[in-house]
Amino acid sequence: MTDSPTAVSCGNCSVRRLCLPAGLSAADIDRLEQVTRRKKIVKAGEPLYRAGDPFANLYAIRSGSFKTAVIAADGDTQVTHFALPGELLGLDGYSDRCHPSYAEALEDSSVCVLPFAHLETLAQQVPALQQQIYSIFSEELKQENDILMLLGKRSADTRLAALLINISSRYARRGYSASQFVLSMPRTDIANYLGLTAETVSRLFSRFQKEKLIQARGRVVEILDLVGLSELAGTHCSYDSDG
Amino acid sequence: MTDSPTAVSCGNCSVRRLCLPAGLSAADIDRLEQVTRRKKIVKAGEPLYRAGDPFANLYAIRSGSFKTAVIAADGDTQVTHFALPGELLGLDGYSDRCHPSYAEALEDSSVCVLPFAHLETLAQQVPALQQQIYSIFSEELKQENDILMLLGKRSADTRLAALLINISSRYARRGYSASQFVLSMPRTDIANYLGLTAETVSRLFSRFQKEKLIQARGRVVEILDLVGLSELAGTHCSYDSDG
DNA sequence: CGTCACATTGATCCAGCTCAAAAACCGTGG
DNA sequence: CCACGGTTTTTGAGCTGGATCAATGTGACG
Repeated sequence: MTDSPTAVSCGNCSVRRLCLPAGLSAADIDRLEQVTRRKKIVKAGEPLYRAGDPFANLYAIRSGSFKTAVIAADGDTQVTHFALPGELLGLDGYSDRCHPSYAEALEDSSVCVLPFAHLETLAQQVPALQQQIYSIFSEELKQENDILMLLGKRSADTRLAALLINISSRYARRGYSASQFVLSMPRTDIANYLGLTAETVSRLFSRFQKEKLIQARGRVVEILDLVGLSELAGTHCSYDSDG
Repeated sequence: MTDSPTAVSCGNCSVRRLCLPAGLSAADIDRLEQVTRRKKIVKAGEPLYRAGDPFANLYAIRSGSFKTAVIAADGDTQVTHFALPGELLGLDGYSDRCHPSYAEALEDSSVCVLPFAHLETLAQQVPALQQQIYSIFSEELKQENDILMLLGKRSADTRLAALLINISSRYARRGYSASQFVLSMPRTDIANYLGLTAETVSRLFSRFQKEKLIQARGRVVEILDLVGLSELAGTHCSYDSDG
């Protein structure tokens, strides 16, 4: 975990349309850059923050990917989110001034460190930024609803199909291929996230291949039949059009 | 759904310590009351808003209770939350200017209607209000994590025990008995929320009674053995200390 | 080229689902 | 006050999707 000296600005960041700067004027982005100056590199497997850490910053993912998870008192963990560039981590720590979950890099990644107190002050002066923060909070709540539907009601194959489509569409929004991508997380994390076991997930990958829905070699996935996969994922529209 | 003429102010509202006014000065509460003037009565079974409705207001529950749920395209629904007095409904509609979920009264209830545009403007001027809004968003995200843990990993009995303890502690925070309360929702809603079937929930109620953990007669529940129930609910601390 | 973590595959088991039917509860009207 | 019809809840019997346990395969890296 080192601070990078590279001065990369929001104005030319590749994910600015998905991140805090979205909807801000050039002048406001200039002001936002006062808050987003500090960068941080997190290596694969390293934590960005741990459960219980004091809340001071939000983190905007610049590159790479993370998982977030909560830990029960018995040590059992639940993966709650896979986060891609442009997404904000740490919002759930605000109310208690303490991170209730932990975030871990799934691959070598870099983030902008956003001191929340500073961001808060700026948002007070820049309504568009305020709105963008609300928007991100709200979006996250909306996504959680869809995951609840997945975990509460859907069969194993539907869950995995929904996840694949979700990740595919999120890569697409970031300018990458929607049909070919590398899952940066191990099967165990996918299984945990979906409320399944790694064995079940593995069997589903095999089955999806037999059914020519996908082509997978380890973590490299190619979607062969998006329509078929979407049908399997069900009517899960809001989930696959998410951001 | 009628507008009540009764002028009830935040300053003497019974749930002011749990709701938006929390942490605000008397002067700021006066200003907040400009936003919270309109009240609305919702009868049991009636919707407060439906999925797809344009987002214009948040709703603060004054009395009664609600369930919120999302509907998949195939009509399948997932109950996502049971909301009690002092809680805010509708936050997930901000980003799309459209409610992605619906909220329905579980009993005759009343809410404050908060025009969000107005609230937003005021929050821009009152930092303490701004912070309270962040806090509520953040708290909600944190709670969702706990529900994900429940749905992803926990057995049926653990889920129900966790829900009972959660509801008990929420009533307690509102000044009601923690050991005796009326569940305002039918078994089917409990089951749906917990990712179970109504039959399973009913069997668990019977079993919990046989094991002297609770005493239940229909929807009236008395917790006989809080320690035992908590152990069953597991190490699910953050969930049972929630608000 | 050996090691170690990750992934796949197979065999068996069981928690919770499904289907079915009976019982309790609630409002309504006679 | 009781009878009636609809809804909610309980209980029973059997089935099944996904878990568990166990073994084998694979690929990255020192």
